[in-house]
Amino acid sequence: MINKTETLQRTATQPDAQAAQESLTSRVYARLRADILAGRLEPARKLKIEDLRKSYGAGASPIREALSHLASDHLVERLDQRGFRVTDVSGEEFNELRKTRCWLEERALRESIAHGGPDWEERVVLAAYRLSSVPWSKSADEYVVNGEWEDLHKAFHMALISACGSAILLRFCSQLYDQNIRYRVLSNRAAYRERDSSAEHEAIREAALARDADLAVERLLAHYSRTGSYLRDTFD
Amino acid sequence: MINKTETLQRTATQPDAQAAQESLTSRVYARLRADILAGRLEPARKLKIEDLRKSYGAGASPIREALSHLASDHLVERLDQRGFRVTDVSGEEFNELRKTRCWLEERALRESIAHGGPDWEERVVLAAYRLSSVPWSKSADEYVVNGEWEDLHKAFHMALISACGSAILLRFCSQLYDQNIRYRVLSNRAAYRERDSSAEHEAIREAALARDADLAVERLLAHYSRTGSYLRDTFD
DNA sequence: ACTGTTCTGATTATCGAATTTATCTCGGCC
DNA sequence: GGCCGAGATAAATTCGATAATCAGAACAGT
Repeated sequence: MINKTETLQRTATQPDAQAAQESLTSRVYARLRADILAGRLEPARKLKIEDLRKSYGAGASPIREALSHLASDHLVERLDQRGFRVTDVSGEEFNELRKTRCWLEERALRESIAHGGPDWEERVVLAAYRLSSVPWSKSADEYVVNGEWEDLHKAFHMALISACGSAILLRFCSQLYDQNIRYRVLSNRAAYRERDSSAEHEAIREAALARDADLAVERLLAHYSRTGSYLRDTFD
Repeated sequence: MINKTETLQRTATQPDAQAAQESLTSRVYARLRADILAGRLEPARKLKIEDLRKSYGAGASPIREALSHLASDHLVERLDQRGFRVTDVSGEEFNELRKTRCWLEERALRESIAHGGPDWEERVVLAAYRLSSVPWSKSADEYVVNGEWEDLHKAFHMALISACGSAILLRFCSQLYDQNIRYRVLSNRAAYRERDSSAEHEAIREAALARDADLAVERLLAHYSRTGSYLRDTFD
């Protein structure tokens, strides 16, 4: 159901061969989602159906349905009978998000470490390797979002908890991960140069594969909390 | 947001006064949801837009949007370009659901007990009292779903965890609670007479208000697990 | 000058029809 | 006899237009 966030290079009027398979709604959904996560549609922005129709080259129904889908991901909000807007960001929202993610991912990681088999270990190793071989930022001088790294980063964190034994919990974690992306991008702007994220990932991977649940959880939660400390300035 | 299932007899051109406030989409959503939870739309049933249009008296767009919303609640599934169906029930699905609910609600309950103030205590007391004053089943001889009890039961369980400090976690718990309703109704058919649910609720309430987190969690999880034991027969 | 009201332009929510896509049926072929 | 593909049917998806609704401006009354 959830398809990977692809780069979405496209003229809306001339759909390419493979995209023709999936519905227009899901293409619009994917593009809107990518635009929101990358900040091209900034927080709190009003999303007028008519405007979106023009920019995405679709009728009202697919647009509306895609927005509806995004609303259940909490990336957009619906306002009674006044349409949609991009969900706003705030310090409170971020704190709640971080806290909840820590609760859920701690449980998921402990379960994975307890029950994960060789296949889980291999998924973690592979995801970690892939992540390590791609640069964090597209530019060396300042932080510029790298879509490929983003995908691999999510894949790594999902691999860590993939053996938790509950697809439902994985879905929640995935959803919260996505909600967090916008905050992390903000944080990275401040944290660039100061933070060594690949070392953090390596430490988490090591503890998880050593089956040291307490240490792995400690490192994972610290990894998440660190983002918060860099964000504190942004919202003050 | 969720309103009772009203009969909705009206020509679309002349809506009655109070229903005019909310959108047609949300009314269709509420009715579909109620029909699924009550089993009037049975698991795995194909939901044809055309049929729904006739029975719910709405155009394709509101129907589709309501179904889309239900899909993110996991009460219906979308099949690529082959429409929607009611999500099927199965033993595996139930077990995963129960496991995940226990994980999430344990955390939520512990947080509530740790941080809940007098307002939380009052909400719990009130919800427990209301629940205790309504019969479980509409009939004394056999189990017949009582909508009022259902609402109060959910309200009680949500009140217990309402001070957990995360609206996000509450949303997840609420969603899982709803997903579980269909299973619980099945279980109650088997469990009727054997089970004393009000005593179980009383025990949970007591432990929670006494701030004994371990005991409260133990009782809550046992409460959830008991449903499962009654269900085992159903899926074998 | 202030509050409440009506009008107006803009925007959303909804509909019914047209289009695209899947499913089913039947006949020909191996 | 079973398999494959073409045509017919049913269904989902999408579109363009219409009706309902909202926010803001101009206006009138106290």
